[in-house]
Amino acid sequence: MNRVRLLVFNPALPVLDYRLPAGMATEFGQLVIAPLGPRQVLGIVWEPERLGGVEVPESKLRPILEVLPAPPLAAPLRRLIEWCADYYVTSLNSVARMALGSMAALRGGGTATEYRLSGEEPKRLTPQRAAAMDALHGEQASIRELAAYAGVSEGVLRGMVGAGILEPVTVDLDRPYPRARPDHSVPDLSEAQQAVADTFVAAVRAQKFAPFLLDGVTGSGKTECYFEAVAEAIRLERQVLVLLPEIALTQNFLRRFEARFGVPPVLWHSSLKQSERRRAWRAIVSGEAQVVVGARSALFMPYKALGLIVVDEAHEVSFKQDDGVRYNARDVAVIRGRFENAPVILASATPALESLQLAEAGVYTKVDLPDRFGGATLPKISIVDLRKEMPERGRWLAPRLVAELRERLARGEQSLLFLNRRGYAPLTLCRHCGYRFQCPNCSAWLVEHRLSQRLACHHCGHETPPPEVCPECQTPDCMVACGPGVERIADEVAEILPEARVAVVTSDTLNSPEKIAAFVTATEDKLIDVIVGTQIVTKGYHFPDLTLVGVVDADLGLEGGDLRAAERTFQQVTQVAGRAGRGEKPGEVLIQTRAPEAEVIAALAAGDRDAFYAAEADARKDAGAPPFGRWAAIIVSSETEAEAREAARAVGGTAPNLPDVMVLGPAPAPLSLLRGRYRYRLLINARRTAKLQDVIRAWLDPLEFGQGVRVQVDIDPYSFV
DNA sequence: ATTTTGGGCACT
DNA sequence: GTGCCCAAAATT
Repeated sequence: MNRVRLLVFNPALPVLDYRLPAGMATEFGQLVIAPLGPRQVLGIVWEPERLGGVEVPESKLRPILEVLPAPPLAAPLRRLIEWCADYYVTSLNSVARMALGSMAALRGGGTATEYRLSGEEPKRLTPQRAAAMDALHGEQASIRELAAYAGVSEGVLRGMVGAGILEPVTVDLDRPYPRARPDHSVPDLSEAQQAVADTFVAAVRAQKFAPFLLDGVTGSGKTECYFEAVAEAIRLERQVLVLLPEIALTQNFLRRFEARFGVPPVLWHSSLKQSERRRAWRAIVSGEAQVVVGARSALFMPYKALGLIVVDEAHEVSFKQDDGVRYNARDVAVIRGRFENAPVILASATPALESLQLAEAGVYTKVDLPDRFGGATLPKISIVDLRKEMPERGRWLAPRLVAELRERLARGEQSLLFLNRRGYAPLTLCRHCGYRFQCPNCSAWLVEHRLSQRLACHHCGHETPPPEVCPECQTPDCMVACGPGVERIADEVAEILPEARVAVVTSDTLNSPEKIAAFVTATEDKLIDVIVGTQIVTKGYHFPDLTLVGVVDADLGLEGGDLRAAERTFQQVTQVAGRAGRGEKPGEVLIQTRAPEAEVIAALAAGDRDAFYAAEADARKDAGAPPFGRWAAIIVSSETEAEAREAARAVGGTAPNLPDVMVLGPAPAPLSLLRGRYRYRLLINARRTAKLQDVIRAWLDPLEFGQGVRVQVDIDPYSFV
């Protein structure tokens, strides 16, 4: 009897055994379709002994229906999935699902019909057609995707096809990607860069697991160094994965990649269109994709022959996924490298303390690039104490910063103001009754966005047009903005320097590759004098005439539910400061703060990185925080407040009592209402000696919860929210 | 997750 | 007995 054990993709289902009919062959990792009741499910053939589960009598076994014509998930990926499920205290099913990426990709081959604007002028131009034509410039996709993108119904687009405004294009779903050329344009590296590049190239050749921490100041040319390792992997026909923290960063990266290798890499991120996703997935599986550049989710793809993993801006918080499986792509990348026998490069100008500590302990090999490339010097940093140098009433920029801005404008140089707050103002209230505009789904204020004429929740996406009258007291025209957002700072600059050309740069305004490209070109062509931006502008950009960076509120990051608030402030300010003085002209940075005595701010002012890390290490040691101790969070949520509270209390009631584990809570989570769910949270602080995951599993497994209750475990949480 | 089963209960 | 609703069990 040929019995196979399946891992199916539904977390509610247990391990299922099936019979392999005569004449059908599988191996471990193969994707198969199996019957389940009246339905069919997708499963992965797995090593039975690794899944556990009970032997079901042979008479109950039904036959596998079909083996999908895709290569099996290789053993290293299966081991990675097991590792993640174990480490992050979650089900194998939910981790395995991330490796799938694209259901549609499983059925191979074929062509699809996509549509694009034909350029023909419509005889009848309805408002819907006009809107569609406006939105669909340069787009090509299926009718369904175009309809969703343009915000019109599919019927409108079909009508446009009939009228010849949209033309069909037949695309080969698996058409090959152009081949990257490792020697397309080999750069001149500095001596220091060459040494680093040689180290990486040797590691790629060795085809062994080797984790590196590439530590180099902003502008030191880290990318060029690891590109040499990428080139070597291409020569050896091994695949490369480059992880970037946000898709917004890829534009600049793609330009550099294309300049170096002659072609763009294969992209993988959540907003790929269905056909692109399928094409990329198949190229990744077949080994045809030489270099994949992607967000977190690219980490679980079934590469055929992975030979190098690069995590760029490895310190970035966004590598920590905060919904679904709460994994940290930076850490999982290292584990994947271990299973795949591939080197892993973590690149950063401001590494996480955890990474530095692992390097010090000899787990990672630390590789340094101490100087800026091409003789550019690091900018001069000074502090503006907002308690002494106060901005005018109702303003947010101190006189000294205003004076510097004015001087840059007079000299024809560019300035960047950094404030990590989207919109016009973080809180809006009624001047008459004090009513505060709050999100109906979250315990968060609605943020006024004047550019888009909306009140928006930054947590769930809820949006309303600003009301004419106060919802509470009916007073018309009563809204007062409290506090600054980037839009408000841009207004202030426009008032102070009316002749300056100001650009607001946030994820709202830079939400497509075209807009990013347009912004970069406009800045390079000196059509912009002052950039006001959120963290989206802190990385990746290189503007030679940008000589002033103003940090509008350095204390902002220190508030709120961030476990690593000080470190993140240090990283953000260092990164944004690194935008100044990248050309021949020296840069200057002004940091506005109300707490100049704080260790972070003092270290930033002194340009003393080591002092900051030393102080932060001491503070973490005292708090038992990573890397000296470990945190975990348990989040209990429900759509009803009482149910969430009761369930959380039940969890707290059976908390383990162990010498090396401390449990705090339950308490309402800082965002106690998020996307319509009430949330309670318990925090666990454990010594490094504790078997944290085992303790949590033993604690939670026996507990039973009602239908609407969700219990999530967050190992190594980043945010306390 | 989805489907099937079965118990409790009102109604005929 | 029948229909209906909802909770519990089964799905391999």
